[in-house]
Amino acid sequence: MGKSVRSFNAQAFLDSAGLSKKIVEYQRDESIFSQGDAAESVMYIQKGGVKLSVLSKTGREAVVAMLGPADFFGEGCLAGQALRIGSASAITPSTVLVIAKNQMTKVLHEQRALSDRFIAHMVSRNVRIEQDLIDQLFNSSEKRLARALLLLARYGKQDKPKQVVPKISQETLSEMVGTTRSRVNFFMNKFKRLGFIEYDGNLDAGIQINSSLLSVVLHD
Amino acid sequence: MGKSVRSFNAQAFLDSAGLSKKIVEYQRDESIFSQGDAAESVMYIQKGGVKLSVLSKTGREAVVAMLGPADFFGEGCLAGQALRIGSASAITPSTVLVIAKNQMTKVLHEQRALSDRFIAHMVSRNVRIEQDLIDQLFNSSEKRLARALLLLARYGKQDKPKQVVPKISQETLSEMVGTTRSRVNFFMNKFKRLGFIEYDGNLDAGIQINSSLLSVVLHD
DNA sequence: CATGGCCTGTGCCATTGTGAACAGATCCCT
DNA sequence: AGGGATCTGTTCACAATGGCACAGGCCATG
Repeated sequence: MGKSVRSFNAQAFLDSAGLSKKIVEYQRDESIFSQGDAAESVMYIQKGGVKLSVLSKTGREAVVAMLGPADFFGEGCLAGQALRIGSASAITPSTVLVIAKNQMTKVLHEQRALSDRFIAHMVSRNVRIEQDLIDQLFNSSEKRLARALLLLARYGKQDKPKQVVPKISQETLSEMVGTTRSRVNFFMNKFKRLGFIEYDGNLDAGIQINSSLLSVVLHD
Repeated sequence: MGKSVRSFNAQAFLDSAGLSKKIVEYQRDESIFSQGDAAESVMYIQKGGVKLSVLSKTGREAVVAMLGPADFFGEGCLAGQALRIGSASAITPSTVLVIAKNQMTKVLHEQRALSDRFIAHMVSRNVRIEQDLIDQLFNSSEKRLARALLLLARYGKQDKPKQVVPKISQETLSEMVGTTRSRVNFFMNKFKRLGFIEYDGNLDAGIQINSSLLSVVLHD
């Protein structure tokens, strides 16, 4: 999270290491890889946003993470995963650095800075996923939705009295929170009625999150 | 997961690096660190088993992970966590290697093997926690309990037709699964009635898990 | 302009889960 | 032996959630 991390440039390290690097551009909603694909590379987000999701046997979808610039994903292949256990798709136009699995392990040895960056990423993602798990274990879907909205708002911009979540369907929200759309709808209207959030029917303009929404999460 | 990982000896690397290492022995149920403590070191399990849990505001407990030999924990401090966000306690007599935070980062640079091992650990734990999260998002508490039992059985011994879960209270199971004890009890008896598991009132002798329990998890 | 696709708003009911209480069994300690 | 602590077995009323169906608005497309 320090400045050294922020100024890291994975591209430069791959260049200097003389590796076959590959940069791919994705459009909004374009698939990056799908559940079941062969897992042969680690990806690094240079620009944009990426959604990681998983499909259940019954066709339900769950969103496991929303990632942004300087995040890695697809690292499961380093732990012996032959196939991708989930899907990744761009949520905004994105440019992604693709690093072949065997080259990644080599670079992790040769480039201390990339190694550091990668470890930092893994540790903090671990923390984040653990928090998501705890959230599921402890909280009701109402609080989980409130938390998801607050996190999404921070994801957009910082330090504004009233933050805005770009544009996201209730369907996607339900997949992130782990509940149904009708339930999300119910709570969204409740939050709106209580003044915690503001938006109009069409969510294209985004959702305005008021800091008072925090009370939902904090309340016992 | 390969042999190189199995044969890794963190102790040796810390010795050769000339670091102030510390080995601590814990008894069964003894606390290793508590939620809110200052987070200044990473731990490495040499022998035994460790439970990671979190307390909610309301006093409820959730078990986030059960770890064994060659697992790291407490690594959150590497991502800037000043305080422990959960508690760790020994579930069997354990010996734990304590590595100060700043020394850990140094060793990660100097000792390639430890760096490899640590990265492998982080990646596979990430995968595991992600699966726990997905489990929560998709499955009912009945399936989650079945899955938890199957994982615990593998944790004990491998490749036996009938595996045994050491000894664990229904209370702890409910904390792992994220539900209430009465619910766990209900399903345990159901599983017993259907021949998926076997045990007698006193769980001291452990729970025998039959492979047929898998059908619970697999069934739509 | 008509149609279909996609999204939100809403109501309803069966299912699942919670929380709390109480009984019985076992074990430990005095 | 008695008391207390701990754990499982069981029940019950009530709250939370899931699943589903349908209406209405908006929009792109032909």
